[in-house]
Amino acid sequence: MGLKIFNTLSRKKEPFATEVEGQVRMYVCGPTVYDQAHIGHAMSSIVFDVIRRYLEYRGYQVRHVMNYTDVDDKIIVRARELGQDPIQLAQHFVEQYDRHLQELNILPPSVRPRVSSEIDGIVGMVKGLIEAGHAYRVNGDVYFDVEHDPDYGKLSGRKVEEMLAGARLEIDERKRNPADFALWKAAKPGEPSWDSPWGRGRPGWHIECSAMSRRHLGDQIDIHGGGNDLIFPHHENEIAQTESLTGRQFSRYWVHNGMMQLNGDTMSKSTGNMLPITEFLQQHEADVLRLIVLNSHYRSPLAFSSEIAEAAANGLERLRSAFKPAETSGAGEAGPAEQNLTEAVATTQAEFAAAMDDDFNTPKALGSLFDLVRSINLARDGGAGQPALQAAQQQLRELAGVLGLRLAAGTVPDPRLAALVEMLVEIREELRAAEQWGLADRIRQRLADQDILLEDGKHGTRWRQG
RNA sequence: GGCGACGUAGCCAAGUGGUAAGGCAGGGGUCUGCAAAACCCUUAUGCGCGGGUUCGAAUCCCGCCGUCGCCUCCA
Repeated sequence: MGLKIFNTLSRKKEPFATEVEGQVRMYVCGPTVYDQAHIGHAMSSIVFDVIRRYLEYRGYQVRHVMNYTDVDDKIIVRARELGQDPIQLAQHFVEQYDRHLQELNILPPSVRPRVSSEIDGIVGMVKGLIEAGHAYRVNGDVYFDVEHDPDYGKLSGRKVEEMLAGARLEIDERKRNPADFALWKAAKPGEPSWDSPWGRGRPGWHIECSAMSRRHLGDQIDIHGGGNDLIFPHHENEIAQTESLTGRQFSRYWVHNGMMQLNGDTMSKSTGNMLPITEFLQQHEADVLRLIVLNSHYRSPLAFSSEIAEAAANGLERLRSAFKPAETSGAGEAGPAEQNLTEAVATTQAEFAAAMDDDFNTPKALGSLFDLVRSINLARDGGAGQPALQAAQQQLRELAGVLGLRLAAGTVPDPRLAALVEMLVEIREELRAAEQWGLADRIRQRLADQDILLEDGKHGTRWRQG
């Protein structure tokens, strides 16, 4: 049983085979940095982080490139509105997104290239396309000639002729074909621009990813990813450019995540229908967003709501419930409780891998984790000892880690707070011993009001922050 | 108009021919001084609707209804 991945190119699940044995080269389209990122961007980054983590778990060495588009019409417009320098504005949001990656427990991509520092590679590629006859110059602009690419449309399933009929945008008379797209745009006054053989200008949107992918990963890569809104025209055009130039298949697998929706509509920076990552993280911990993403398949659309956030927060608590220590103080006897647990650990591992092997079926993989949680809690209640329990907990922690869940306690308690709570717990123990229930319950209630929850067990009282 | 998805319990969601995972919420119980937590039981004779194929369909085919995405910047 090997790993299978749904390839947008074939619209089928295909067995995963990399070009170079044991190595994965993965390029994922990152955000255009003209505004703060929303949880839809986070979803995409989380999805590909999980893919990367699982590939690494399976023993692949992964080189992961994620780009920042820091030269773009929208950035220029926004910068003008704010009276700022476009490159500096972009820099600000790049830094913010880098922080988000960290907060969301996303492994840092191996490389995070930006358009503004890759101009030479882009110019070189455009030059190559012109020389090979795939692109043509119109004044200071350069366009890709789709008629020169017999395969054009293979990713999105479109045909050049059909697109003409449905074309809603104004046709630029200077293009040979309305579907032709800009590789290089002549500079306008006040815009960032660079020298090129065609005069000063800046890259078109699609060429950057072709050039950066090629520079950092080579002519052929294993996985190219992004949101499914990028299939057309962005990824279609990337394929056209790269393959016209190299004569080789660009990416072996095209992987696209579904869109996150808010209020019944796709999140979009331009329409303002969005929930910024910053805002989400003010209300929830990062694992909550990750659990929301993991709970539905990455290719499906995901409708965000406060209800699912609450459900995910509660689900997280359940996962954490498995990490409570044994009820018995000794090593415990290898009774039926421990034996069942040992079996559960083995089946969980197998089920988890089988689910993930099937096009990263994270909802199913999560199911196996929840099953293990039940087994652990059951074994604890059944008197399993600490060593057996810890082995199972270790398994759970490892597999949750493959999904990027930290499962750490929500917040690290402040030592002074901990000392105070423990003092109150101690006093309350004495009150309980003296059957002073009224006072004991009052302490518990007042602490609960501060989100400090007391749980009286057989072997003393535990507390945690809610 | 063109292309493509999707519609599974109160909610989220897996399942693509063999008789409905998992989570959240709800109900009952065990434990507990009472709680909480944990555990046990419970909540879809049915998977948008109507036909068809099959020994057998949520899963395949046809039609209908509904929701959404892309076709234009978008993760």
